[in-house]
Amino acid sequence: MYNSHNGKVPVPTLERLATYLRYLIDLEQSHIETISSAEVERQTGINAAQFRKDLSYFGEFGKPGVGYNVIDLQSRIAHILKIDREQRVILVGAGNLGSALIGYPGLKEHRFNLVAVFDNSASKIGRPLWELQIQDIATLKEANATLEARIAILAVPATAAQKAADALVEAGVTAILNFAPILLRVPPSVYVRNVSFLQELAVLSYHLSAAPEN
Amino acid sequence: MYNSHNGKVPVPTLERLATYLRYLIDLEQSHIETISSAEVERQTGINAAQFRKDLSYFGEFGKPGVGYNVIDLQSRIAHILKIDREQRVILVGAGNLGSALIGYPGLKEHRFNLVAVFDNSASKIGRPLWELQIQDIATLKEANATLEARIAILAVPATAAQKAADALVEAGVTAILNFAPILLRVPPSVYVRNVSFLQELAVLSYHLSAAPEN
DNA sequence: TAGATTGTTAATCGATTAACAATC
DNA sequence: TAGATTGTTAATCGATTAACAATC
Repeated sequence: MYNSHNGKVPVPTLERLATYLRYLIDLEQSHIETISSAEVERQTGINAAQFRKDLSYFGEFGKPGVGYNVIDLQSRIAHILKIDREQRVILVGAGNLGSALIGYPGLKEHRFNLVAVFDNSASKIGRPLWELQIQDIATLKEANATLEARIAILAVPATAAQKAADALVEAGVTAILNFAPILLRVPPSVYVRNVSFLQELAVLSYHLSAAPEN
Repeated sequence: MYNSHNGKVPVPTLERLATYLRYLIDLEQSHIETISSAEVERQTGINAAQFRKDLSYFGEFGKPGVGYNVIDLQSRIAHILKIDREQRVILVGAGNLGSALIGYPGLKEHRFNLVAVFDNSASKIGRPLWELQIQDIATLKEANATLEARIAILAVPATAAQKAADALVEAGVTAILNFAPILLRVPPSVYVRNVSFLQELAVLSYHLSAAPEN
């Protein structure tokens, strides 16, 4: 049904889809019923043709001469991204970053449900983290047999990341958001996205104009 | 001197440069003196020709038949990214995410020096956050007149982001790492990178294979 | 109908990768 | 010298954008 074209949707398209969705939610709350691709460009900075092309991978969404129905488009994008239903997520690594991510307010709104936190540190296991209790990473597979989360957030130090990833794969996780600055070796059936805070800062740093040499 | 070719370096090249740097630091600590582009590919997953091409934007770095000197390449990449010197960074938004970022251990190692934290919440201003004290965002311009930070991390709610960005620009910041899911309108001289946790999760979610419909 | 805006094709642009002469 | 590996050119691949016929 979706993506009738070929099968391969560019990743940048998927990223933009998430952006469109965010703006559509705002528009709905402003009781705006219809939007044109030109207006999307004004709001998101993404080229109008790009927007229409992105949608074209998945079907037809608008009416020529009219535009797109905000609520309809919103729900169809949510469906494409599979966030029109609850997605269970587990977190590995209960350090600063992990704790911050678990408290991220947008999570629930987007129906990502953080169902368990794991760590390998004896001093953390058993402690509460928000409304969850930190579990021993050794029990990950067992715990996920019932939880059946398919998405994991990996927020452990680089040295522990590969072992943790192996455990996640073993536990049936098929999508990993990796915050460790290391190449994870996983089976091809497992999808990994890497997020690197330092990489982002380095790119910013490069763009500083006049280099203050000291 | 650097980037003698044309002037425009692709952003993906800059991102990979940061990745290479990370691995080079590891290699140095393992007392490995020389590395070939083929070995870089094995370690980072980045194509060897890509690696050589990336470097070619900035000059010549290796010896044919030999490879690259780890320490030399490391310091030259650090110089290109301007992280061979201290970079002062200010944080706006002392919520969960901001607090986590400030505690990120790799920051100091990469010579990013977080010199001040600002927030607009009366309940937070004056409180300590790690070794810093949270300051009133109203004093940002004044404070940065002496700090002279050019890089800022923006970790406030979407509704507050544009105003905060305006204040940052006004205070002389020229590079912003934006965690708010909103298009910031800034002068062309200001470089913005957007990081969206939810966007990352949405792309992961899309790639889940058999959609568990309920 | 006239005006607006879509969906899609074709053109452009840019990034990745393969190939190889140059060189250590 | 022979073998290895670079730097760079050329070929490929993929993504963005402009243009426009189709359509509301």
